[in-house]
Order: sequence, then structure tokens, then C-alpha cells
Amino acid sequence: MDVKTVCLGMLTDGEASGYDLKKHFESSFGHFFSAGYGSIYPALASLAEKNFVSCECVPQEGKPDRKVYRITEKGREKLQAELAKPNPSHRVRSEFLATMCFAHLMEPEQLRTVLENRIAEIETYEEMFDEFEATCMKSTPHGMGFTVGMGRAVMTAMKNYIEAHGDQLIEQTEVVEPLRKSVAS
Amino acid sequence: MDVKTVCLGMLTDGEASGYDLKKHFESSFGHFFSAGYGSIYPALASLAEKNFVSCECVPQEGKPDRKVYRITEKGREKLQAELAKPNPSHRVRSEFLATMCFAHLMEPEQLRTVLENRIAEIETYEEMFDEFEATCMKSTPHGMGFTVGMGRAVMTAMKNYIEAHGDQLIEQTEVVEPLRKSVAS
DNA sequence: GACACCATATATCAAACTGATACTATACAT
DNA sequence: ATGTATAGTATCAGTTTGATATATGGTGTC
Repeated sequence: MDVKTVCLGMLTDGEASGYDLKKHFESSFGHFFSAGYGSIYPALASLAEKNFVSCECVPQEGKPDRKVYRITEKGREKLQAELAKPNPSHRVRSEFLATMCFAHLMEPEQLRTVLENRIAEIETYEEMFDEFEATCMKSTPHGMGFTVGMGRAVMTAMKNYIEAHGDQLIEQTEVVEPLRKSVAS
Repeated sequence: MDVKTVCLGMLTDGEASGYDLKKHFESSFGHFFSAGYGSIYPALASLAEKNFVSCECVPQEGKPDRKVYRITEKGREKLQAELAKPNPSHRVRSEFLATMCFAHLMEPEQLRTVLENRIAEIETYEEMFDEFEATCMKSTPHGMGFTVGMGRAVMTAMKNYIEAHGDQLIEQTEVVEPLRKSVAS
């Protein structure tokens, strides 16, 4: 289940261009699977080469040709095979938590800023989820609703945890501060 | 804050070899920042080249030389600068959630298996957190405890969400099953 | 005794992904 | 007039992933 497969899955919902898929990645998929043009265009080219998708060039005036992709029967079979994998991964890459590991090497104000910014970003995601539930919830497969609910549950848990333990972490950082300063200067 | 920086941070805790660092990545850091030899060794080489770490070759019998790395004063400054970044990222790459988006294209038993396996993996993490709290909690900086608590909070939220909504998702999949079959066969 | 597997330890490689940038054109706002 | 947004495709250097190679000794098991 790489970018190729996710593109294939998105195309089960109807034809789309690379640009269209990018928007899907930014909106609904963004919080658990992101991809940029640098992955999407090569992915579509590779899928087309293997006949998992077909490609139609639609000329446009003043803009590059729009390349419209459609999933083929062979592509559907490929997707089924990918979905049959019993242990899909779920990985986190968190510079935030890595930073927190070294909180004792930071200035308390720096730490507070990082924690506040993290909460702000979580709230942005929560608004995104609200909007999704208000507008797309009915028109979309049930699985999408599941992922949005999961995203919300996880974000809320993170926010609550920061609000419950963030101040304590900052205080502990303040306590060891004199040591750090003597080392640094 | 890439693998290089995290290695640098780990080295503030004392000298280590690439192999040692890999074990750190597997144990305490594993749930939010993973790295394999393919990233660690080039990272250390790059850090050494820039004099952020020093390297001492310790010959051993019957084994390859052990290369022991230590952070330098220049490395500490570099780390401080990295930690000062106010918006460290927190990204999820979830083949699991991507799979869930296409739940309506799956067999209900497949879906059930995926959900069960996810819960099993979460429980493995929870055991890892228990063990960490029982053994390493006192000897480790406060920030580590924060990340473990956060990890636990997030994992628990995921598990609860699956337990609360998983069956419903499977049922919804069963409902549309006849449609899917007629397309597939 | 043989065979498998794990720990120690480094290293490399193809494939994949990231994030930025380039190019073109319209439109709307400052 | 300048900046930003939308619509579109595309490439590229740097990074990361996951597997594999190499070498040896210990431990477990049939």
C-alpha cells in the first residue's frame, strides 16, 4: 500500500487528474497519508505503464493538457490484492515527540511555544474534521467516516494529553535549567 | 529534525555506536520515530564529516571494529538550533487508515482481520509502554516519560475507537457486499 | 553433531518519498 | 504594479525504507 495503491483506490471513485488527486491527498487523506506531486505523477505514470489505469489527454487552451486517468479492470484486481494484506502499517514520524525527548535541553519558553503550536495545529485538524462531517459525510463511503472519526479521536487524545501534562513538563524543564545553562555557556 | 538530529540528541546521553543507536530507535523511539541502518550509518558519517560528532574506532576480535561516536561542542550547538524550531512536524503514514477508506471494496472477514490485527499491534505497544514505565522511567529525562504517556494516550484512543466503531464498519461493508461481488465476478 | 537462529557490528543499494522549484496562463485583490 | 490563488504538468536533489551482504560466536534443539 504505497502512493500508487492509494491513487488506484481514489480512482475507484471516478476519473481524475494528478492535480485532482493531489487535492484529495490534501483534504480528506491529508491527516494520515500525504503525497506531493513528486510522488503522484510518477505513481500515475507507473500505473499507466502497467495498464492498471488508462490515460486520456484532454487539450486545454492556455494550460497544459489535462491528463485524465481511469482505473481499469486489471487495476481493480490489483487494488483488491493490496486490500487483502492483513497487516497494513500505521506509522508515526514525529519531530514534535522527538523534540519533547530533549525538552531538558530547551529553554522553557521555547518548549511552551512548541506545545502551543502543536495544540493550534490540532485545532486546525479538528476544524477540518468538522467541515468534512458537515459537507462530505453523506456522499462518501463509510470507511472515510471511520478514518475521520479515528483522526478526531487521536487528535483529541493528543490535545488532552498536552493540556494535562504540558505545564508539568515545562516546570521540570525550568528546574534543570541552571544545569543546562552552565553547560551551554 | 531528521535522523541526523535525533542521533545527535541520543548522543547527549553518552557515547554510542550506530548499532547502539539502532536499539534506541527500536525501543524507546520506535513508536514515533523509526530509523534503520540505511539512515543511521549515513547520518553518523555526515555528522562526523561536519564535526558535530567525533568517532573512535575500537578494534574487536572476531567482530567488525566498533565505531564509537561522541557529540562535540559544535554538535551541541547544532542540536540547540534544531530544538529551537517552533513548529516540529507530527506526521502519520497509515496504510491501515488508507485501507479503511476502501473498506467497501473488501470482504467483511478481511476487514475484521485487519481491525483485529491492528488492535493486537496496539496491545504490543501498550506492553512496551508498561515495561518502559516499570524499568526506565526514573533513569530517563522527563521528556521521554512525556512521549511514552502521549504514545499510550494515542494508542488507547485508537483502540477504543476501533472497539466502538469497528463492528459497525464491518456491518456496513456486509450491506454493500452483493453490489461489490457483482462487479468483481 | 548438525542445523537453525540470535546477538554483535558495519555497510550498501534500489526503490520510494519529500519538499522545493520550474513553467505557463487567468483572475482577483492590494 | 505586485502579490497571491487557481489550474495544470513535471523534474530533481536529498532522504528514507527495507532488504541484503559480510563475519563470528553463542545458544537452543532435534
